Amino acid sequence: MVFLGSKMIEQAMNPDKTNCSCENCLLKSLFFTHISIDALTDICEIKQEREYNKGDIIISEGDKIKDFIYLKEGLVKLSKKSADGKDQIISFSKPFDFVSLLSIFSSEEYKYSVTAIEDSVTCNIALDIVKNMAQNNAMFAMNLMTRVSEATDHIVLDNLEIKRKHLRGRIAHILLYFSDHIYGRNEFELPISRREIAEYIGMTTENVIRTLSEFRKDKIIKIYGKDIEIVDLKRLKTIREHG
Amino acid sequence: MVFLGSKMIEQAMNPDKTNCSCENCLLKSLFFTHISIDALTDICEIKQEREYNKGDIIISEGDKIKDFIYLKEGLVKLSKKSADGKDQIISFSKPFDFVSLLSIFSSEEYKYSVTAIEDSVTCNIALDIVKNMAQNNAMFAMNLMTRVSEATDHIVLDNLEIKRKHLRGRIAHILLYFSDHIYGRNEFELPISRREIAEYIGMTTENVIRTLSEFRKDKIIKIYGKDIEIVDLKRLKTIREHG
DNA sequence: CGCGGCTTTGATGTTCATCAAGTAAAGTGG
DNA sequence: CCACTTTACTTGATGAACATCAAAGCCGCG
Repeated sequence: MVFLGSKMIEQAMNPDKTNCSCENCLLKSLFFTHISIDALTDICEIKQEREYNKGDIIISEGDKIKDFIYLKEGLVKLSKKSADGKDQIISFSKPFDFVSLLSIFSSEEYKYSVTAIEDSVTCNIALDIVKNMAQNNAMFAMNLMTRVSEATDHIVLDNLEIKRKHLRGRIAHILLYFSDHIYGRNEFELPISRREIAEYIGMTTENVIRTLSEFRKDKIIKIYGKDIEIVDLKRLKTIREHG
Repeated sequence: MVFLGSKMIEQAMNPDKTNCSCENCLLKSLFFTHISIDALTDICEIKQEREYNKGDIIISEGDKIKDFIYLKEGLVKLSKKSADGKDQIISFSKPFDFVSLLSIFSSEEYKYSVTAIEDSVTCNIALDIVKNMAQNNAMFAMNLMTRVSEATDHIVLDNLEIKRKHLRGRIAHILLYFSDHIYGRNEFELPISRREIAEYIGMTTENVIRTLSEFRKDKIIKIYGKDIEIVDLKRLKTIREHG
């Protein structure tokens, strides 16, 4: 079933529902392939979109899991408060990565918090409905499983990468992560504070700052507050690999 | 549908198949709840059991994923070779935790290696068959998803715990992990080498040894080669929490 | 019996956290 | 809008935590 073809069929069959905003949502590529047209239009009416400003908390650790939440626009961080009260950042997610995926099939409550680090929009669907869909539509369930698996794979692999590096390598890693994976360009505004970088790579804020300053002195990057420009990409990549 | 009830029905309907070893396999509690009796007996004939000695490699990083592999007996480690050729241990799995779960729905090849650290037995079923079952039986797929989600949750949470601790806390963590979670008693034979502990907690072999020696001198543990006895449980737990 | 891998301890230097102190930026209440 | 408070950022100095290097004993195995 080809994507474009499906859309054309749907439009032909439901001409009066083509203005449902789900039509243009990229989420559709996940759902639609194995969901009937009627089911999709149902979802379209049930789903709720929510807007968050940078800094807003989307999910708090311990919240009951009621909705299946998908990130439509923006950028978020997953974090957890450790026993001694300090925050640890687990990962960052952009659209197409799921948000409420860890835990949702294994727990009643969220084990992590999710916070918008850029203005974001989520699409929320009652979890019961999604679970029902999964129970009645195995292809949909398989798709979901693949997504969950991909997302957690990334988290595990990324953590391993960070674990084996020293301070400088970790800083290079996160700079290149934002540059390559999130923004796709050499200069960008860091969406997080120095402290949050520290919480992610497991070092202190002071040493994050010191290392950024070193990179600046060594003319590897330029820093204007939160704005970062990678000047010497090659060297930064060398540092990422070999400290 | 109650477990015992199902079994009785099955025995009544298929009296000639009751000696299939799957009858007594704990794997059944996962499959059987939502799998028809005929399907179960089919699986019973298709599945392959494989035995491994301590040290044997069960899965090599990069292997094509052909089978769905479940750990029936024993203990294994998941590990990955980093870019600089060093091994990093991701987690340990005992029966009821899946083995081939990470990656199997998101990749063609294993991204991790799996090695027996105690004599182990796996139950292997062709992945195609399991995927077919998942596609045709959404409840089964949901069950699978829950298991995958639980297992990866543990890995992520455990890694966070380790990350926030210092050397002594990490050693205490892994000793208590084996004591509480794996063996359920205060004295046990360490199934892994000092180097492997280092590969798991992300420190050097020498410092692992030094810390174990310190714990011995402080009369927190007793060491006879690979045999460990936890003498001062309370203090070890304090070290785990507060370094 | 000799080789390689695992274990152990000590000495040394590097990396990193902590403490301290100050500046800049951003939010808050009158 | 300004004084005030808080939070983020920055740098330096110091000591603690950890890696590295070196050397030697131990054990299993071909």
